[in-house]
Amino acid sequence: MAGSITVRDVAKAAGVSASTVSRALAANSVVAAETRERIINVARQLGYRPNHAARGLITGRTHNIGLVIPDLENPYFASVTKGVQSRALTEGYSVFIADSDEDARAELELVRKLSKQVDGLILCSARMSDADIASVADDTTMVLINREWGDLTSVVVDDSEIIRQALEHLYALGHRHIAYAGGPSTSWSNRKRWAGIEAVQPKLEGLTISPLGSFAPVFGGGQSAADVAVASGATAVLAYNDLMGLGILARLATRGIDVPGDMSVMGIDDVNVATLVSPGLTTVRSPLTKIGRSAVNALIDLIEPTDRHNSIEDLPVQLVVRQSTSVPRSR
Amino acid sequence: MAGSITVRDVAKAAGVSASTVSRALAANSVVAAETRERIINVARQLGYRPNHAARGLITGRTHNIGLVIPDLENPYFASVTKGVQSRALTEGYSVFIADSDEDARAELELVRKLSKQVDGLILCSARMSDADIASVADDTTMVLINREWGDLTSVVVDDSEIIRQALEHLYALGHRHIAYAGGPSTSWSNRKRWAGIEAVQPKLEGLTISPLGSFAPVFGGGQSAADVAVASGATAVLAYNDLMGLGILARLATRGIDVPGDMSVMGIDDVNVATLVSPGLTTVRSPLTKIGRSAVNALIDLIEPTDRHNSIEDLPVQLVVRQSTSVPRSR
DNA sequence: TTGTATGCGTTATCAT
DNA sequence: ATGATAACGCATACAA
Repeated sequence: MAGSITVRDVAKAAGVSASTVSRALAANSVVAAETRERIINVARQLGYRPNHAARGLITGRTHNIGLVIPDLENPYFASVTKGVQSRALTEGYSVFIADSDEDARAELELVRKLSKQVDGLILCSARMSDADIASVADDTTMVLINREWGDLTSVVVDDSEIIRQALEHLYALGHRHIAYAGGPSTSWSNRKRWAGIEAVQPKLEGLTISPLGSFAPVFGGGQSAADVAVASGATAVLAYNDLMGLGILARLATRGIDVPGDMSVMGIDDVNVATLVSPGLTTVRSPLTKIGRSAVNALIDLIEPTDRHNSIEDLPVQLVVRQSTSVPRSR
Repeated sequence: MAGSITVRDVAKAAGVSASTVSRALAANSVVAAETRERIINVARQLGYRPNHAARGLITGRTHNIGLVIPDLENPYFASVTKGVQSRALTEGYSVFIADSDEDARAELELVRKLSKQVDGLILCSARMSDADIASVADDTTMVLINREWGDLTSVVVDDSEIIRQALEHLYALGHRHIAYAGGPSTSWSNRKRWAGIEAVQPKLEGLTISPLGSFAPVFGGGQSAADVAVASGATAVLAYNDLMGLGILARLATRGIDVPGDMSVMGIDDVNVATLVSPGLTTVRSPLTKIGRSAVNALIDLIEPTDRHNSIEDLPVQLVVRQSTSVPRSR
């Protein structure tokens, strides 16, 4: 801040002009090898650090991206964020983070605020309406995670595949009555997952699905769902996500209901905390940090259209069997 | 990006000069009420958004701050980050986030990279050496969390108070032999906590403390520590942090050792996941998001010295008793 | 009260 | 290969 060394300082010290310094420090420009070396040395010696903001003013590229997420304390988003940050770094981008606290209005404000200081935006699990997305979409280059809209670039996991693996696992164990503890009805992912259930269920002979309703996609929501699941008479319950699954486990433990003996429990995502509990939560893993990295790749493809396009990475999901599921107890 | 409306566009549309627009949009400047209103309307209509970077170039203030943390997936740092982000937002600042992945060298690089695009930096649980901190300290205004160095502003919890509450809780339950599963020996907080133990132990008549050594401050570290704790013969074990505490719980469960019957277990911090397990982990709560908010307050006091100084907030720690501690089983 | 001119640090253009 | 100059979008000193 205080001791700001500028190109001019370097230029003066090296006995050249400012533009030569600029060129010497830009890798692809034409400068005599000897002068370049001298300039680089002087720059290092003076501790010169380019001012990104000033550079962005003229190049039109800030080398900053923004990430808007609903809740940093949710381990799902923390992992995605980690992936975004890590990939952005290696690509030479810094990342603004904005936590909307699950609030659609706040989200929109954050997007507007950030849009002017970044080259592009990543919206993760956007809570805002389609109309709002539309209104910001042509103003800003952006990539969506866990949501699709128009022809915007999206990074999504295959929800129907997740559901298929989950239900087939339980079905193979012998469960014929499975409860589904849904997430928020407004959630794009929840709708996709429910659609997946409706698609898979007919293919599994004699399988009954009991939708338990919509719950907050967090620990507390799972606690609520647990009682409804028990009342439904199902022998297994699939939760919208792992946090709900953990809530179900906790509530069942409190009620003295044995897992997996009396009830099998599955989550979705495989967030890091799913391994911390016992019994461990059986779940379907999504490549969380890879989702973040893919989103960055996609965004950079949009920002720098000259580069070769990274082929769209696939995002494999994978069943992870732990101790919370087993064959149903015969009665 | 594409449809960039500038002050000049607004000026032209409103029939005034660019500087008048600039003044009209700055709250404290002198402009005729009528013209101001007109300009503001035009600006809104055109969807004008000021370019922060350009403004920062001339004012010297970017209204951006940076946060450097060791690991976003660690719930402790996620909570602190949430606090930082939230407070920064209400103060009109955007925040750059940088995850060093626990690497001191990466951390230094991130600090250097960010320092030019922000008004100030918050370093959380800095892994870098004192010398490195010194080297960046006069280059950048910054605030430290969980670390003290020279006369830099620091936000720290009272580690000795944490230890006091933890040990007195176990002592009151009747434990006279307590094991301490330490964090990394290089960790500033770990040193403070150990110092706290050495200070408190003499005051508790007949209390023996067994230091178990240094472990990675995560789940796996706790798993390792558990076996050593059992071998030590202690009736209770205090972990450096909650993640280690959870690892200890899991390992003891695997070995069939009853908690709290055979062994009481305590963590430190009360990260969100501590409530997700059963038995619940007894711990000493730190106000994590408040730590983040306090750091932002302190940083802004440094950046805007004109404003009234926010009095230094105190950061109360508080024992949270759950099911992982109880009286030692008499033998 | 408003307009003109200048500069923030950098890169791009056009000379040389 | 290098230097002079202009321009990015904005805020401010100064003039009117």
